[in-house]
Amino acid sequence: MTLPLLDPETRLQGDDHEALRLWLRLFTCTTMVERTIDQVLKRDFGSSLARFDVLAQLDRAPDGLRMGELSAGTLTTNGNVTWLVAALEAEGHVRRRTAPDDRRATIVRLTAAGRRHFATMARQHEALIIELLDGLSATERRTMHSLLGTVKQHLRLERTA
Amino acid sequence: MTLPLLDPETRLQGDDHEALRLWLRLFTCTTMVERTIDQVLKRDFGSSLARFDVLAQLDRAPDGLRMGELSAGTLTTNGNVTWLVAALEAEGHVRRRTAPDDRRATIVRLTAAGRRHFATMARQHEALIIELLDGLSATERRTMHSLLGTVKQHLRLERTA
DNA sequence: GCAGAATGCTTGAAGTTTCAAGTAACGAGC
DNA sequence: GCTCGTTACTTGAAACTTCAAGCATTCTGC
Repeated sequence: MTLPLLDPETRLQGDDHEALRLWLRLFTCTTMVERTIDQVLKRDFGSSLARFDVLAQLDRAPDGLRMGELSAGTLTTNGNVTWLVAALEAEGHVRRRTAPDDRRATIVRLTAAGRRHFATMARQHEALIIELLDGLSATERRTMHSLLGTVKQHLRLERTA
Repeated sequence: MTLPLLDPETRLQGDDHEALRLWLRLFTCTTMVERTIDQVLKRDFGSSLARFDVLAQLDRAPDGLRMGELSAGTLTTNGNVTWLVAALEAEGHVRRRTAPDDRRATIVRLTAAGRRHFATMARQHEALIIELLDGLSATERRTMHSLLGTVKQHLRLERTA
């Protein structure tokens, strides 16, 4: 798990607004975690975070999901979900069929093999995240979770404004 | 600035470890901010967050930086920095030349035009970030900054371990 | 029911990022 | 001063992502 040395924060100067510093640190931490996870998923399962994300959603939906629901849930575009699902289908993790009530829509669901595959990945994924975020105490994690909740809500408002 | 509806968090179930919830929320917030910034930079300047990052580093280094220093500072790979710098050079924002003391190394520095271009972007970039993180009070931002500092330090340890 | 708008998804092209392999230059030890 | 290992960067292929355009289907108001 050898990553390049990453620290964009070092380039900040004294007069920068503190919001900028916060953002840079947020970005750095998230990216470091994201890459680590992505690398481990690639190395151990030949998968990726984007794929994992799709599978994770499907795992929660026994009746499957429409493409639109999938792309709403992942932080990615419509076209990309089409691409990801096509790849996952080619690998046998997922199956697509036309929705019975709306022939424009496609329903995607996990195959049995896909479900098993996801379960294995999920275990390791969770262990890794717990390890990576272990620098914070449980209380600190709660605080952070709550602060991020505020941020998220504000971002949602900004977007519609 | 119309973004798709994004909320991967909704798929969490009750029994998930809270570290997982924290990570998901961290990821969501960061991605939302990242996309917003990237879109604004693209729309208003035909640029991108990755380019901005490179320019920001060079702006702090009057004597220029080596390619390696650049890729260490941005959260991206060596090869990508080559690509980004080549594009920036083609646009006249940046100039490359061989290091006098080590002919393997390349030194990149901003042109006068590049510096002006960056200054304009930086102003808008900062204003946008202040707006996006405005959901938190100054105290909360400080708390978050400090918590993320702990996370970052832990991640750095994890990586070398 | 029918025209036109809206919706759900796919497609293809272009852009971006990574990865692995390659080239050139440096440096330590003989 | 040669040789081997290392370092700095570039390159080309492949993976992935986005974007805009397109197609089929459904919905709405007449």
